[in-house]
Amino acid sequence: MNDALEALGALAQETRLTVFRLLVRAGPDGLAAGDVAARLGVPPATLSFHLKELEHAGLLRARRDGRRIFYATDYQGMQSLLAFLTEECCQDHPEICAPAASCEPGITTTS
Amino acid sequence: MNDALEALGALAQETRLTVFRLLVRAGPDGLAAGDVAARLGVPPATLSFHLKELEHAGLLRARRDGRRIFYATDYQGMQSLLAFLTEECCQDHPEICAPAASCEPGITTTS
DNA sequence: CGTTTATTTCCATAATTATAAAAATATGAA
DNA sequence: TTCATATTTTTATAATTATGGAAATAAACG
Repeated sequence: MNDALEALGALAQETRLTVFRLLVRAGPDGLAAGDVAARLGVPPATLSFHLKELEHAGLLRARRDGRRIFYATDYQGMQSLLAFLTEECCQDHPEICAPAASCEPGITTTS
Repeated sequence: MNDALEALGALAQETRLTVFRLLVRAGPDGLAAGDVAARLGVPPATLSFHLKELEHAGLLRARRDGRRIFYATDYQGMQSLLAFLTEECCQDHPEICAPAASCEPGITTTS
């Protein structure tokens, strides 16, 4: 519960949600903090604050490479949150929450 | 994006997350505001504030029955949020986010 | 009408969270 | 060591959000 609250709180902020989605798209290698700051036009100090928030919430992982620090999605943390939000729903009404949470082709227009 | 931010913000609060999960478990008929207040031991004024917050975020629906007002999960709103959180993930790495978000038996110990 | 019950709005206060400038830290290179 | 780059911590201020008492609204019933 507390983990979910932290994760939801971390995502419930425009800059952080944008950062998170950017890093989800960037894939497992992530992006350097400076790159993220530049892309989003957020001051370094502000971005650092938000990155820490996401990291502390278990949604991002940091890894140093030389003098840069790369942030990448913590897919396991992301999974935990999604599972928490869906588990109670499924127990009684599988048909209600299944479509939204599933990863089938056709949800995103890829095919 | 704005819808997702509102929904995440609504869920990122202990009382509201508890209320939401209670109502998810309660099913489509939901519960009267007073019942929720009594079960959680939250003052009516405080609960009303939180119920409104969840309703505005598109996560709950209100319906009057006599002098009581029943609040129930808005499964469509819930679905939208889950879809938003998972769609970008799936595009490149289906194997990464699929398991957490799916609704297979075995995630909740029901069988 | 007045009364009871259910819920909401109003309001002031308290608590939390965001922002970004400035100083500090860490790394790599000369 | 000194310099330049990358990021973080500190700090103060600003903005947002939570809380719950009291008054207001809404509905059912006599």
